[in-house]
Amino acid sequence: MAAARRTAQAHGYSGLNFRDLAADVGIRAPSIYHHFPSKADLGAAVAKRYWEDTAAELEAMSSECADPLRCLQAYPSIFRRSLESGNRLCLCSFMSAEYDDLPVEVQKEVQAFGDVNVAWLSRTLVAAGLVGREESEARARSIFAAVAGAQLMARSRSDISLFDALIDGYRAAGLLPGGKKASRRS
Amino acid sequence: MAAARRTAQAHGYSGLNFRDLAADVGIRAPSIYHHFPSKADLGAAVAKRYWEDTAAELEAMSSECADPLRCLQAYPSIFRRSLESGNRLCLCSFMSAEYDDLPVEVQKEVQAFGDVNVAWLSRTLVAAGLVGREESEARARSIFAAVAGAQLMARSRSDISLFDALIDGYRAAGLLPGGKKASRRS
DNA sequence: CGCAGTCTACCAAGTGTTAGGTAGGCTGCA
DNA sequence: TGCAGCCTACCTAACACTTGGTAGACTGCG
Repeated sequence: MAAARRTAQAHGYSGLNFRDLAADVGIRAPSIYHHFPSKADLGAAVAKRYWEDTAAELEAMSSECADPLRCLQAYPSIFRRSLESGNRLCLCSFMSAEYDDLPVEVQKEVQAFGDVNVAWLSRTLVAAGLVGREESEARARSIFAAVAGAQLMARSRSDISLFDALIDGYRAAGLLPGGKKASRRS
Repeated sequence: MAAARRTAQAHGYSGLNFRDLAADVGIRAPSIYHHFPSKADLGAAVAKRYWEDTAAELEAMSSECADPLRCLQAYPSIFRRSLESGNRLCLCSFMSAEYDDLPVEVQKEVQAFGDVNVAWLSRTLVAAGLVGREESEARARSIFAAVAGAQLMARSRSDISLFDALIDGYRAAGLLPGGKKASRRS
């Protein structure tokens, strides 16, 4: 299933296929049907596990460093890690692109990923005292979308430093907290 | 070829297929080979035409309204239009997701689209006096990525008003020029 | 036994692509 | 004028291959 996730992050839901996936795991394609009744179920399971893991990671981040501002500054690193690991995309960004061709059960999980991220960001923005409760969700959505966009662009150039630059740009513009010095020079 | 563009904006390069495409145009699949030697060439041609059209549209925008600030405020509308027209994505955002599976000739055109957008944004930002020449390209890239991300998110909810909200969020945060009143309250 | 997990052997659809042929239009020469 | 030669645009038929999915049999463990 980790194999499925990796493939999906690189080639999307449509890039998932039973033969290759089975080979990765060391079994034959039809055996997969013992674990998932259909490709749609497999996809949904992968996507669900993905946002669950992300949610756990975000939660860990929140409890590890007490300062919510630090958490926010670290947030893009989650997306950065995908790029580091074979120039992969956030699974759900990819699936957002494929959205129209996705089975409904997969679509649901994709949306859940967004919800998880926005909820965490929103909470953390408020905790950091950066925005009021009223505007926090809107701001959270903007941040989420912007970071996803940065990941997409960086991937199409296979250039992680471009991702960093884009994030710096967001900080310089004030969308993300933190960067003042890093933005101007170098 | 316009049909190919529409399909690619909804289903990506991998979603393009000769049979359906031919049917749309009213001919048979193999006849396409009279016009394009391969799927890769077709894809490249579609992508190239896409960024050329976009470049022309941007140029028209620049000359139509003399005020570069207005141009910048209108910029997201280009991406909005794709969503309006059948919840479609910017062709090149989609292809950025598929990047690893794209033939090189198509990859080049995808990058060219980004270059065109960033160049225009950069130029216009400077003309509007919003940033210095040194930082303009970085800011342009950030804007481009953020708007693309907003489009992606809005699509996955089939909700154009979410796109508008995200753009508003960018304005409120200071990434895009324009919104002051809309940002603070409500 | 019964069942979980895997296998081999298929299948129907759908993919990009090739081969070979036809219809009609233009050009230039006798 | 007539006709050869070449052109573009399209056709049908088939290719080799990949896709998700099914049927039915085997194995080993409780």
